[in-house]
This record gives sequence, structure tokens and C-alpha cells, in this order.
Amino acid sequence: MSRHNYNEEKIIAKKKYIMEIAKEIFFKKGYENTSMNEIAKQAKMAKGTIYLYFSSKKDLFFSLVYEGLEILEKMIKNNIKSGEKGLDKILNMGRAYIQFYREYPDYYSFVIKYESEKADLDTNEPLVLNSYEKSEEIYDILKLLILKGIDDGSIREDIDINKTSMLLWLQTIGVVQQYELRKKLYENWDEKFPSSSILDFYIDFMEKSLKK
Amino acid sequence: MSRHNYNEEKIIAKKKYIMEIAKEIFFKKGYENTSMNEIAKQAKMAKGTIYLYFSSKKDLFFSLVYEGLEILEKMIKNNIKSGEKGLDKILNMGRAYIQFYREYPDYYSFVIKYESEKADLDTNEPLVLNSYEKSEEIYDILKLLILKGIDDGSIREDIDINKTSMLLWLQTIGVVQQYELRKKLYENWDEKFPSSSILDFYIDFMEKSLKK
Amino acid sequence: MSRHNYNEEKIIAKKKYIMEIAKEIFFKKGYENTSMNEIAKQAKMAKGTIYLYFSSKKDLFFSLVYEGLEILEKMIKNNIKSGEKGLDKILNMGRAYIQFYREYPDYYSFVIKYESEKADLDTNEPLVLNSYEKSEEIYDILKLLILKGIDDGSIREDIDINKTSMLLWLQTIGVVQQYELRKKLYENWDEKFPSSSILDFYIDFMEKSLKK
Amino acid sequence: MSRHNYNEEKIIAKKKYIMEIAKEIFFKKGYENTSMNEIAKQAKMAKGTIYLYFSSKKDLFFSLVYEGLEILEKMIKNNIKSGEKGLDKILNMGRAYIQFYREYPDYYSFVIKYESEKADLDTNEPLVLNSYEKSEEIYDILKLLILKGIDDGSIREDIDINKTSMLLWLQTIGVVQQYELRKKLYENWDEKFPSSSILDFYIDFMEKSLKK
DNA sequence: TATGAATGAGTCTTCATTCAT
DNA sequence: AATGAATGAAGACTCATTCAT
Repeated sequence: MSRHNYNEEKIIAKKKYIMEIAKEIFFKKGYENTSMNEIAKQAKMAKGTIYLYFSSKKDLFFSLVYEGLEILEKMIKNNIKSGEKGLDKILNMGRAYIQFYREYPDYYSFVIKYESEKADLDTNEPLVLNSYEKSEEIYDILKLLILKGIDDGSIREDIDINKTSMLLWLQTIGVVQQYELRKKLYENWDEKFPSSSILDFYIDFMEKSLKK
Repeated sequence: MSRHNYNEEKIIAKKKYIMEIAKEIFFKKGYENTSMNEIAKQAKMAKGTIYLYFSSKKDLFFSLVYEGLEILEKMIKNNIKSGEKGLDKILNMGRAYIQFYREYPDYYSFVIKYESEKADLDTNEPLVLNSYEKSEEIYDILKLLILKGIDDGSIREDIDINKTSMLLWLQTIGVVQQYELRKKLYENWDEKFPSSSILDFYIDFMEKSLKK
Repeated sequence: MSRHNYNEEKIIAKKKYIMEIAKEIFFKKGYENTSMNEIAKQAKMAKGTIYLYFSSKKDLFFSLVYEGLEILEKMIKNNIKSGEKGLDKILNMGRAYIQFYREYPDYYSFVIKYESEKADLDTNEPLVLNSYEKSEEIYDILKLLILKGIDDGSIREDIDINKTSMLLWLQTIGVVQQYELRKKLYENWDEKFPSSSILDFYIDFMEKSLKK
Repeated sequence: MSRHNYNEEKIIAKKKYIMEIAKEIFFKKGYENTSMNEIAKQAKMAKGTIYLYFSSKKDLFFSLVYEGLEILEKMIKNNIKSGEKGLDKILNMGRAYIQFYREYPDYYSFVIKYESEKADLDTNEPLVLNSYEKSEEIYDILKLLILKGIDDGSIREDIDINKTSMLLWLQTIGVVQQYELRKKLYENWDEKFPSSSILDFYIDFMEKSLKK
């Protein structure tokens, strides 16, 4: 292994280390209320050092977002392997998103924050591009699965494929996000709130509206 | 009309004027990126003057939120008057929310911003309380309408009322919010994106999953 | 009575009224932490109205100071009437100052605040002049009383009259002020502190150092 | 010397430098009328830089107060070493306070400002606590010295120890403060005023009232 | 005489980023 | 590669005073 690679590895390791520290703080306090000062202190590094590895606070944050997107993508691709019929695969896709939310609440929060602001971001940022491509890819998968579902008789034929795929996409993300929002709110209010099982119920609900 | 009322009217008019100016800037730049300085400048007023009418930046913003909530409430209550069966009324309720989003995109954005942060807000703030109560009220209406729908035979009987009402609530808000997010994103990318009609499609979709 | 006088009386009454309101607030919150806004509100007047009667916040405050000085002067002049010998009169003068502090803690606080800042005040202010003259007058009385005391044999002869009179003056004001300061401090700390009787003890102490 | 110590020294030096600048301005203009802006400008630093060394304006000011208290404490402890009898030591203690006032008029002004406001300060502040403890310590010394004086026959026996110690304490601080106040006032008025020697006279006066 | 809305300079404090070492 | 001191623009908010009505 060349010296160059050796150094590159060290750099990547350091980046991972910083990201690990930052992940916790960003998750706990949110983007705006996290200062580079605190990250540096927690990481026992000089503030300037962080800037050797990340060009800005945004860059550091979006690297975490990107990592989150990768995890999500992997989970989705993995989940749609199982299930035979198109409908099963679609439901598994929804389950994958819910699973991501449950298992990686920190990464989930970054992805959502990113999603809600990326419309205002600089179009030249490669991270926006990447995320956009990932979204498209997932969306295309969804479309194919609906087609397959109609073909194998697991999904009704009277639906518009384009609209349905888009709607399912919007709906799933939306339901999970709203659940997260309400959950925090109701917790504060010490009130009863349907447990996380409502998300499973959502999958049932989806099934009912799609199946033949 | 007494002199006192005359002055009060003038004060209310000025508040409205400031809110009008602030509404545009908040809408364009978001809460954090809007400074009182800019609002004052746009309103051709001294900074201090604004503080005569609103005790803080938060107060000014939440006044807009509250106004938005009032509009939304009115639209929902108005819309569910029409329709005979429970299912019709539920669909009209969803339509009201979409209509609010379409007709008052600015107010909509404040309400959403508020909703996504109210979990972190001070519970003692009367505005949080008010909004909370409004939400509960709307949610209760939804529950009653489902009951009515089951009763009058317009809605299937095999659903859990509590879960369904909560899910419809999360889902509708979620779909609209995700639509808004994606729309802005795709617009930037000059791509084709299912027009706003997808929201109408959502209502159809909802109908299918509820009706007997 | 001429119309002019009638109006003047009304003006004086209004000034008194405003001063009464302001006295309480200044006493409770201190000069810096009292705003004209609050005074106006408490007095159920418009802010501008106060400026018809007092040219500034300072003017209003110093009018209270001046009133305090008048009360103090009257008490001193009254007290030194009683007592036969020079020493008795001097002690009564000290007692008058302590009595002023005890009976008019609010006016006392204004006088002290004024005294500690008048060195930095504009020399052209007539109020500084007045106070200065009052101080001189009192100081002269003190000097005469010492002379009389030496003459009638109630006070030792081995003291320097100028220095002693000045010292008694500084000392009495100083002791009372420090007592007030410490008292508040110790109260906060819930500790035992020699009661106000220490001020009477001070008079005894003074007597011992002066008498033949 | 390690690198670490080297940096720490530099930081301390910078703190001292800022305090030196601030000391002058605070002394000249008082706490309220001194702005961080001006301190930064005088120190030829960016405003933010000062906040690297002091967490707030209060912190900066109280650091000066604390330094003053340390100097005063040292002077008192040093002065009471000399003198044989209890009375001599007490007089030297008074002289120490006067010396502090004469040699460090700036620090003296901070200490007095602090003393006059500490009753209103937050009891949780460690600086208030420290100062309180210092005061108590000095006061205890005074009490012991009076006891010693009575014991060794240099002080009269007919005095109440508690009251006397408290009174001497109040009196000394009071006299010096009043002297400072009057001095500034009379200076402005270009009048003759007993020179600083009146403070020495105060010590004589004290001696006379205490000795057997 | 009375009003009270309007002013705007001034306050302390924060923090992402840079750069000399 | 690493440091961390320095920057300085920007933020929300206050308040004595004025002046048109």
C-alpha cells in the first residue's frame, strides 16, 4: 500500500471520528444550536483542525446527511428483495423507511432536516445532486413495483401508476415525519398517544387501498 | 364611536400593516434569516416602533401563525358543513386543508413551521396552548365524522376508529408538507413533477381506502 | 387670587402627584431600573405629560432629592434647638440624621444616591448649587456648636475645630450609609446583625470622644 | 517550562492587559457608562476577543473588584503585623484601609461600587461569596484585636466588644467613602477642603475614643 | 394642557471562519 | 498536520426624549 493511501485512510478515519462526535451533538441540539466550538471541544481538537477535514459547518452536517441517505438506500434495497408479489415488495419498502426511522433516529433527523431545506440550497452542491439522484432511483423502483403488482394481480388495475407512486412516496415520508413531530409534542403534554404501532397500521392501511 | 375605539382601531390597523410586511419577509426568508431590522426597514419604521406593537420577534411571528390557524380552522369548519354522509364530510375536511395550503401558502408555511417546533416551545406560552387546543378540536371532529360514517354506512366497519383518525390526520398533513417540499425542489431542477392535482388524487385515494 | 396663581397651584399639585408616584418606584427599583414608561403608567398619564412638568428623568429624580434635603434640613434645625450644652446639641444633630434615615428611608436613599453622584454632575445645575449651600450651612452650624461646646466646657479643648467638624460630618453620614448597606447584605444572608441600635451606640461613642 | 505553561502565561498576560485597559475606563466613566465597545477599541482588539478572556462585562468588572479585594486584604494583613499592643494594631488596620484608598484609588472605587451593590447581587455568584468571606475574616480579626487590646490594657474595658468592632468597621469605611465623595465635589467647586490629612486625623480620633 | 406614537442610537453578546505559528 | 487566538458583522432588544395632533 502506497504512502498516499495510508494517509488517505488516516484522513478518512479522522473524518469518521469527527462525524461521530458531531452526530451526537447535532442530534441533541439541532443544527442552529450547535456551535463548531462545542464540536471541537467534545472532539478534543482545535477548532481549526475540523476545518481541515470539513470546509464548513454545512459540509460537516451534510456529510452526516449523506451517510444517512446511504443507510436508508441500503435498507430499502435490502427489504424489497423479500416478498414475492409486487404489493408485498411495496409494503416492505414502506416498512424499510419506518425501520430506518426506528433504528437510526439520529440519521433520520438529519435526512428530514436536509429534505426540508434542500429546496433552498445551492443547486451546485454535489450533495443536493446525489440526494436527488437517490430519490429518483427509489422513486423509479416504486413505479416498477407497482407495475409488477398490477401484472401479478396483487394490486388493483384502476389506479394511475405515476400518481400512485408519487403519492405513496409523499405519504410515507409525511406520515413518519408527522408521527415524529406529534410524538414529541404529546410526550411533552403527558398525554396518551397511539404508540409507534400506528406506523404498522399505516402499512395495513396502504395495503387495503392498493390490493385488488 | 368613541375616541377610544378610534385609537384602538388605528392600533389594530398598524399591527395588521406590520404583520403584512413581516409575513412576506418571513415567508421569503424564514424565521431565523429574517431580522427585525429588515422588517422595520421594509415597513419604513424605526426598529423601536415595531416593539410598540409586538413584544418580541417571536410574538410577531406567532401572531402570524395564530392568524393562519384561525383561517385554517374556519375553512375546515366551513367545509365540513357540506356533504351528507360521514365519508363526504371527511373528504371535505381533507380538501379544506389542501385548499388552505393552496390559497394561503404563506400562512401555511407559518403553521407548518410552528407545528414542527411547538414540541420544543415553552408550554406556558398561551399561543402553544391555543394551537394545541385547536388541533385537539379538529382531531375530535375527525373522530366523530368517522363514527358517523360507520353509522350511516358510508365507511367500512372493519377499521379501528382511534388509529384511523390519527392516521388520517398525520397522513394529510404529511402528504401536503411533502408535496410542498418536493415541489420546490423539483421546480429548482426544472423537471416535470405531478402538478398540484396529486393532492386531489390523494383525496380519491383516501376515499377508496375508507368507503365500504 | 389671580388666575395665574390658581394655575400655578394646580401645576404644583400635579408635580407633587407625579413625584409621589415616582418616589415609590425609584425607591423600589432604583434610578437606572426605573423607566419613564412605568412612572407614566402608574400615574395614569401619558409619557409626554410628565415632560410638561419635569424637563427630564434626572429633573424628576432630583426634585425628590431636593425634597429630601429640605426634610433633613428641617429635622436637623429642629433637633439642635433642644439640648443646653454644645455637646448635647451636637449629639442631637447626629440623632437628627439617624432619625431622618429611619423615618424617611426613601428620601434618605435619594439623598445618598445624589450625594454619591453629584461630584460627576453638571456644575450648572441649580440643584447641585442648592444642595451644596445646604451642606455648607449645616457644616457651619456644626462648627459653631463645637465652639460653643468648648466654651461651655462640655467638649474637650484639645481638638482641632475645623478637622473635627468635618470629620463628624463625614463620619455620621458614613456610618449610617454603611449600616444601611450591610443591613441589606446581612438580611440576604439570614445572619444576625446588630440591630439598628448600633446607630444609637454610635452617638454614645461620639459623646465619649468629644466630652471633656 | 512546558509549552502548556507558556500559553497559559500568555493568556494570563492578555487578561491582565485587558483588565488594565478596562480598569482605566471603568474608573473614569463608571460601570454603566462603560461599553464593551469602548474597551475593545481602547485595547485595539475586536469586541469578540474580549469575550475570549471574560465571559461577560460583569465578569470583567468583577475580576477587577476581586483583584482590589486581594490587594486590600494583603495590605491589612501586612499592616497589623506591626504594632505591639492591641490598640496599635487596630489603628494600623484603619491606616491600611486608608492607605489602600490612597494608593489604589481605582481599585478602591471598584470595591466600593461592589460593596454598595452586593446586597442586590446573585448570592450564587462565587465572587459575592468570596468577598463576603473576606469581609467576615477581616471583621473577625478586628474583634480579636479589641479583645487583645482590653487584655493588654491598651483599650478601655467599658465598651461592648461586638458593637464596637462593628461600629469601627462601619465607621472607617464610611469616613473614607464620604471623604472621597466630598473631595471630588469640593474639587469641582474649587474650594478649600481639608486635605487628605483628615483621614489621619480620623485615626487619632479613633485612638482617643478607644484608649484607656 | 395633554397625548402617546415614533424615534434610533446604543446595549451586550454570539459564532462561523481565517491565518500566523 | 494542527493549533486556537482573533475577527467583526450581525443579532434582538431598550428607552429617554420629541412632536404632531
